[in-house]
Amino acid sequence: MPWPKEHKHATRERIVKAAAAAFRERGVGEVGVAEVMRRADLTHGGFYAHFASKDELVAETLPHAMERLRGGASQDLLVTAEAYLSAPHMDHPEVGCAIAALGTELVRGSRRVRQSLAREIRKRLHELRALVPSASRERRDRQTAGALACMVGGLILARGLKGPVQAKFLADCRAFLRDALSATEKGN
Amino acid sequence: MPWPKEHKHATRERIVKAAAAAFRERGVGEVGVAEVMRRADLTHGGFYAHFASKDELVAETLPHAMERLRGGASQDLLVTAEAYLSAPHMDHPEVGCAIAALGTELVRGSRRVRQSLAREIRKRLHELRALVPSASRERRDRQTAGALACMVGGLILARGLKGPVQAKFLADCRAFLRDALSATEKGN
DNA sequence: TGTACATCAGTGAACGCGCGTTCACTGATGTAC
DNA sequence: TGTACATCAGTGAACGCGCGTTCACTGATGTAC
Repeated sequence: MPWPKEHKHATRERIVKAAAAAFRERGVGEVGVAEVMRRADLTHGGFYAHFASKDELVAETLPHAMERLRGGASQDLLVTAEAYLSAPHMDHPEVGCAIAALGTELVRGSRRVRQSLAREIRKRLHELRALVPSASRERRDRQTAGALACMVGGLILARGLKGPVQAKFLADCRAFLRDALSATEKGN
Repeated sequence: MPWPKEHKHATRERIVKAAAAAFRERGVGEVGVAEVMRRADLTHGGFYAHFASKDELVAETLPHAMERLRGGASQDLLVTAEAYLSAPHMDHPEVGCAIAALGTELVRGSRRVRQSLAREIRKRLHELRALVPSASRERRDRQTAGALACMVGGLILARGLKGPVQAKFLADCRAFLRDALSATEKGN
């Protein structure tokens, strides 16, 4: 084997990393293979030595783009949600949650992309579920689903607003979750 | 004026209507001017007699695509949210909320598109706010923002899932909102 | 009432461009001797 | 230790295609007389 055995794998990871940032920043449809390769300091012809298609890259990029969300691994759901619904996350989609950056595009993607998306959503739900303090199974499911929905929707909506209302809206979403997640358990 | 004075306006509306469905169904980037015009029973060359650019069409389509959301005009926020977070809405983006269908694409659109988007979000917040039962200004803001975030995020995430978990996730989001919106007012 | 006309909504072919993908090649590398 | 070689990661030009946009035109229409 004429090349260091890890060389190709490292290059492939460089492409995925470049794609993860580029896609989240400008959208899957708006970013071409050529731009991804340019960002990875490669020429675009070499792309197909690593991936069978752009589609395969998108599907593979998704897990990478979800790996470490801003705020890192908190032990508390509310703390995690508040880091998610923050101005830095709103202003920097390129290092943030891929679902909030690309969700509505990915939903319409190929079978492969949609499979990857579904897996990532389930994984994220599972992670958040572990942060919900002990309660009935039903209540944990609700809190997890509701919190993630509020996080993703809140960030997308905040990015769609302009000026001071952006920060106000984010703060309202955080306050809503603070109330909702700390509310004492109720009937049924 | 050789043509009925309302004729051109009617044609323009037909184009907007066709675009509203096509964009929500398959995405702004994936649907070309030619397809929109075909859906409106016109040839694509005629498009520019009505719009200066595809971009202008997108911006104009947004308000139309938000006009009447499924469930119609309810008097209750929870009822509205439950109609929004429903299987029919999930399965039929082409007649549903444009933000849930196109949100992450629109956020990266032109100035004109983003202005239109921001206006529609503020309008939607204003509509929902009127449904929140009397409470402190702060609490109304929170409930409105949190509910809309949960609705939009919940629908996008549900569409990203597959099989039985879709319906379960939607039900969890509805239950979460039921709890959160009916919770008694608490300190600060 | 009938006809010639001006208007302009809509047609359809064409344009340049950037996309995803292919492929013949180059040249840096580790190995064999 | 030094050199010839096989490998294959990466290069760069080319491809067909569909996009948004343009434009010379056609032909249905209401008006003037």
